[in-house]
Amino acid sequence: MKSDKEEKILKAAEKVFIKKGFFPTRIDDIAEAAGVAKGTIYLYFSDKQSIYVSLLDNRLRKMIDFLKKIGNEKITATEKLEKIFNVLFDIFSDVKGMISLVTIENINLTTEIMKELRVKTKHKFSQLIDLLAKIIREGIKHKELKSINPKMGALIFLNIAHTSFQAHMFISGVKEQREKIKDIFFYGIKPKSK
Amino acid sequence: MKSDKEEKILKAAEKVFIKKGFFPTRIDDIAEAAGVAKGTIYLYFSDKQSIYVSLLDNRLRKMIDFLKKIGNEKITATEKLEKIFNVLFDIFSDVKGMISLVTIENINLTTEIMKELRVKTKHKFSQLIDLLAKIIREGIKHKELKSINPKMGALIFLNIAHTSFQAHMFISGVKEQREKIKDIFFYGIKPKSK
Amino acid sequence: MKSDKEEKILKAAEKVFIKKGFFPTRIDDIAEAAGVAKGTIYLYFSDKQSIYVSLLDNRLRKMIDFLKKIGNEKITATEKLEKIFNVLFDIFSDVKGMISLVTIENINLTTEIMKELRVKTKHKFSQLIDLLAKIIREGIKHKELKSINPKMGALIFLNIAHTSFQAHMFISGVKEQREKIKDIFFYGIKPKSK
Amino acid sequence: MKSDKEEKILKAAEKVFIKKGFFPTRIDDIAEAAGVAKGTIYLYFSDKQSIYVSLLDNRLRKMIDFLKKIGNEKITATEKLEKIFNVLFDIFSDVKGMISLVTIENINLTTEIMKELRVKTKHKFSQLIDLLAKIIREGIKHKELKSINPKMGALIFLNIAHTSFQAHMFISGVKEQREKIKDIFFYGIKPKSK
DNA sequence: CATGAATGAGGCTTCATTCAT
DNA sequence: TATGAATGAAGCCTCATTCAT
Repeated sequence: MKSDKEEKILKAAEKVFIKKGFFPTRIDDIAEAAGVAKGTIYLYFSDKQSIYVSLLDNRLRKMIDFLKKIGNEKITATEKLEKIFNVLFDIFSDVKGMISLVTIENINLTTEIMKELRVKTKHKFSQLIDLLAKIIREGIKHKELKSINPKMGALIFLNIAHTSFQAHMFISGVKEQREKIKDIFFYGIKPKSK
Repeated sequence: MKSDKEEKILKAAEKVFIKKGFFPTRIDDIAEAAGVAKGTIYLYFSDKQSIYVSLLDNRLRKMIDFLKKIGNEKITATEKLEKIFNVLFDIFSDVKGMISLVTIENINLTTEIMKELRVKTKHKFSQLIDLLAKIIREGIKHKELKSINPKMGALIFLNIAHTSFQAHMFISGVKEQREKIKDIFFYGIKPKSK
Repeated sequence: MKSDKEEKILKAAEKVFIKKGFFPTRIDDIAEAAGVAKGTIYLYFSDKQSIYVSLLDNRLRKMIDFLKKIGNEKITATEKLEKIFNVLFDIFSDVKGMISLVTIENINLTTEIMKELRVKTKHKFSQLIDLLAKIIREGIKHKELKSINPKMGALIFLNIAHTSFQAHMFISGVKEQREKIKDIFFYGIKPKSK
Repeated sequence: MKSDKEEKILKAAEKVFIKKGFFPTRIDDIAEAAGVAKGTIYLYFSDKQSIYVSLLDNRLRKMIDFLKKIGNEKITATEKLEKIFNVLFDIFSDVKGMISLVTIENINLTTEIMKELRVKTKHKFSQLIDLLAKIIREGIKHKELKSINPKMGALIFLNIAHTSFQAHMFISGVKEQREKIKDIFFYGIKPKSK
């Protein structure tokens, strides 16, 4: 049960972190964006990193909850993946930049540095992958999907959805391409052999 | 024709940047890794950022050269993509960490921050995407590939190849999965419908 | 309305700048002299140079105000010059070193270097010369003074007053010589011809 | 008997020191201006300061020699001062900037800092003042000049001549004013009382 | 003698964090 | 709780000086 202030700070921090990245973001930036004094931030967070971890944690938790919910629905694995893909794609293509905060890229960012962040985050990332993998495994079991390493499938799934984020830099009208992209995940880039 | 020292510094810098990331890397770290004095670095590079740009530039140039070479071969678009995928996949799964320096992630890292880096790099990134897109366009033309936005196709291609990098964190035996992953790009995760 | 701290820093900076000069003065020196932490200085000044500019500005403003006041008094140009000379002479011979911060020498110091300082200061220096020149022009008009270039007259006036500063290095009892020196400015070093 | 190289370095150093001042001048600047390698400079001078001292020394020696020569001529003190004034004035108004290297200002520059420079220079400065003072004393003795402290007279004399240097910043056509300025030294700024 | 690549001490400045109010 | 002035550790970069060639 977070206080209003804490929520306000997190919101502000997310905005700034997305815009500038972790290191270039100054506590002052966050304080200003949140409309609180710098000192106030330290009443709610022990340090800069913990704000970041907190944000990542929130997002991952939400995604995990979402995946759990979808995972439990009485629909086919394919339908589950479609639903998830749509949501991810829309988030990624809408929010721009947000991804740098939420997705797989963070694994990289945290390599070797910010042990705390990595430790605290790794577990949730794994959980997320596992939930996706579970759906894929289910799909494989029901012959809906090819037999592949489910985790690898999960990663590919995430990366393809994630593509929508980068696409903005090179292409216009990304959102409209959702179905086509999803189609590649499911059916490949090759046309159906007659 | 770079001097020995410059080469030595670049090598060292790459190692450190990959290990720690741009911001946490200290000039001292690079100097120490290169076995030179701090000041020496500034004989060859104007500042920390320019070392990074230089590295990125080198790698991108190599990738571009490679794509150009493949692009000119007298083989089908599909064969070109296969060759490229194999090489990228192997690089990504071998070198670990290296990717954080070379791939699409950098687009993200450089968003908003480090204008110079972005400017200097954006062009080469675009070129790289364009070369891939050209191959895809060619494939579409010859009905080898579905009709999709070629740049989007290029991005998806890169992201799938890139998956191999992240995969190490969650899966063992990534390298062995190359063909299966490539297969997903070409034919999708769905099994061939009867 | 400057804060206490800012005032304290300026006071300290003046002391150190006078003692050591601009370049050899370290921010640490100023911080120590002011009894604040190094970082604190940057809460009030953007950089070392701006402290210097600020000091110069203050002093020049005071001198300008003084010249304006005298300039408006209902007394002869000669009387104005006498008053001004007395004040300058006393300042210069009292405070020692202070001059290096305040007087014409700075024109020199700032030539070619530290554009910002020069730009910000040049205007006030000119203003000061102009105010003196105005008095001299007035004196010429009323036949109290010889017809000379008023600005040149102003400069000579300042330089002679300034002599008292250097004099300490070579002579004792400088202060007692004020009237004699002033006399040279007004009547020259030659004895009255019969 | 200085070598060519040494002479070349000194010439270059003088140019640069005058343009940029002591501290902002880099050894590289001097080397480049002299057309020699940086290391070469250290074959002839122990350090940056000693170049400066050497320059100052040269100039002062020349001035001293000149004053000695004039001092020994069989002419009145007044004539001697006129000759000296003319020479100084021309130097000062010609070379611009040079003064910062040669004249009284250096006393200031060396306050507290650069002990070596001060020590090595003080003596020559004194000698220079003494030679001028001697002429003034002589003038006083012969009733050509008012009875004032000869050293103070010497300083005033130098400062007035020096005015021509600063004047460039505020006035055009400085050189043409030599006689008028000299006149002020001899007869003051007040018109001859009827 | 001459070179200029290499060194590394030291300066300025930033910014996460603290703490008195 | 909230503030924001103050702190000072730490990083980037410069440049006088050295030294192997």
